[in-house]
Amino acid sequence: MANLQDVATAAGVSKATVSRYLNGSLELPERTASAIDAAIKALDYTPNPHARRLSLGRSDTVALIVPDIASPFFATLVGAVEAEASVMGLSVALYATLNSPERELSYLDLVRTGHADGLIFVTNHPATERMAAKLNTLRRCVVVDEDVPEAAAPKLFCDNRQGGYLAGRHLAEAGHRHALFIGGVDQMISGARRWQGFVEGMALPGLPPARIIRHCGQYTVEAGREAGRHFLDLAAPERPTAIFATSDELLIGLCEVLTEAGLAIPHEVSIIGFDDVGPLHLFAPPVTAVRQPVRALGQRALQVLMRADGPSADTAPTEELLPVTLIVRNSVAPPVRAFDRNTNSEE
Amino acid sequence: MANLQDVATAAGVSKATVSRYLNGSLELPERTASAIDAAIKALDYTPNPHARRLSLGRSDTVALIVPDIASPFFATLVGAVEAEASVMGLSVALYATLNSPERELSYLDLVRTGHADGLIFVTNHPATERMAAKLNTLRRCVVVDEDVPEAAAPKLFCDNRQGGYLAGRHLAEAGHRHALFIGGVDQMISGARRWQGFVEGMALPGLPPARIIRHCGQYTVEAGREAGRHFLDLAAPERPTAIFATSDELLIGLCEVLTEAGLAIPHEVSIIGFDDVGPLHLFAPPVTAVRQPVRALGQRALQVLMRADGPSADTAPTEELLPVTLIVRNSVAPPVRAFDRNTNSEE
DNA sequence: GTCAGCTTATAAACCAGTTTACTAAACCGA
DNA sequence: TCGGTTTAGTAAACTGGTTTATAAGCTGAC
Repeated sequence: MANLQDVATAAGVSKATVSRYLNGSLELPERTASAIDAAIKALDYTPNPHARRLSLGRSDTVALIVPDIASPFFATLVGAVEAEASVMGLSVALYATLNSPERELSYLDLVRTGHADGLIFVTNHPATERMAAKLNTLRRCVVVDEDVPEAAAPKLFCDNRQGGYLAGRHLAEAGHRHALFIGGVDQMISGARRWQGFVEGMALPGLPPARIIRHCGQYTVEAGREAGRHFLDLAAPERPTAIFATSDELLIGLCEVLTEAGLAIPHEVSIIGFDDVGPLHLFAPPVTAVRQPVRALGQRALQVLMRADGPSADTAPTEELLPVTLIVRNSVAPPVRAFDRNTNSEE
Repeated sequence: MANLQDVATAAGVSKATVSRYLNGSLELPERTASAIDAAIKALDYTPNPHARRLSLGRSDTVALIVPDIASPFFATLVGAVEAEASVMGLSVALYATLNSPERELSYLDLVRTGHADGLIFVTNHPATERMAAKLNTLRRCVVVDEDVPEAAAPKLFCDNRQGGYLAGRHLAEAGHRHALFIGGVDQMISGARRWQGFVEGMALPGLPPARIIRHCGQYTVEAGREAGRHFLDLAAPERPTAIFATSDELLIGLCEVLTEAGLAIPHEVSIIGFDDVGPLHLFAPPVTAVRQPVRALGQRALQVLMRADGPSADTAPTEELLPVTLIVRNSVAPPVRAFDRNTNSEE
């Protein structure tokens, strides 16, 4: 493969001339320029990117660490990041941690030593101090979707609390006072804020207090199934009239067991979801859900990443919230039983 | 940031010694080794990957070009590739062509000049000679899922023909003699082979000839909707009793319009899908489909890529097929109308 | 005592670019 | 024709590793 020296020799000039000409830091008269162009074409020269990166000290690559690529939510996020990276002329190096904290740490090392120009970090379990410490050694980094409390990097989330609120209000407006909240890991920010918003939304003024069962696990299909079975175990007065599944995966698992048990949705139980990335409109029935702005999240993440000149140690980490929307479909109906008057809030 | 020279100085040895010690090409007595270890720890040294790559001439990175990351099929594929790459100690650089041939070519250039150690290439439209030519300049490459006929690289597909056959036979066994085949772009290998297999499967010995309408477009939700509308436009004798949607996207679009039109599945029309990556078991009703071994495809792709020492110019490109399976659910039933005796095959 | 052979290294070339500081030649005006 | 300013370019240092060929010092055998 031809290198810069070969081109220079062929064009009868020096390496420096060719390099500077190609990078636009040198104006050259027509004759010389075309000689270089001809040499490049003749030798089919392309600059060696490794040499370029070594010399420039950057790689025009951003690393993206996500829990799982195959999940529709993260897949959409990854797609949005890649699209924006493409616009900015960057490549994306992709790493999936598959729910393993060790992988998270080792990938973090890999990124640190791999010298990507920046990192977009998405975790799905409570952050450790080690993780935050490693994140804080990176010059450019942005934390997305779930928080890493000790990290100094800018943070970007969807408006989880507002999402929870919209779901709660929607159920309350339909007349529900007794709900099951199926959450993710409860120490994590998304779950905590969705819960908080949900409680607020269910507590519309003038209504009797709500009674909400909180069931926490992970954002997985299996956790959804488990919550569904838990729901089925509850007998009539204990059984909520509505369920808020706070992720597509939870919703899928939930629907699976409810459908299997022959429960009619929304007649026997109302259901509302969160994420709305999968084809919820094709479920039986189409499922009402709070939609996350997943693509916007990915796009914005890259913008924030490349805007910031590393974490400015003096100021607090910025936190940006992207708005969510309620997509009303067919899975919420008024409860059949009248309000249960002797209720308590929050289990 | 500390470099090799700093470590060498701190340990009182030369660069070469440290480098060879770290790479295991030099045995060192306990004293020297621990001096180096101490220096590395004290300086928090990590090798500069750009320098390493320049020197070694490889990047331990493979490029993966796919049409679209957010689509569940490709998302799963990407996830499988990343998982296998992680096992092999490689990074994955991800590029989405978003159905644009120009992007395909420009990403191909980027990979060529970006010196990934190899490329896994997945296209979703008929290949041009330019594309094949560019592919053939790469030392390591494997073509996955859809063919690039002129490419010399090893090729890896699922057994599309067998998949089509399984779908056809399943419908035939249920008594269907009149079907709608919804395909992708018809010049492409997946569509062509699924069609071929489907025709064979529908033509079980002893049965009257089948009548199959072939509707080609793209593997998109919108194409599925369009095919669905086309189906609804057909009046009773012209209307097939079963539909084979040859991708999850097509199936989703199809189900959307059929459901909207109030058609009962499988009572008024039977449906069978292909891919089975999405939550088809939650659709109304759960949809029978041919399942692609998507994860195996991704995993195997990387194995084939890293096994081969570039395309061996003498032999023909190898083609490997991965087996598919039929997942029977609830969307296929015998047709209500009796066999239509005066039929023709293939429109 | 000296030569072979082992242990323990090292100097210097090499990968292929970028960039800084500098110069030779041409030109231009007085 | 002298000095100053452009024009057109270059030599060499620099990025930070890897690797090859070589050498210094020591031990043991003859």
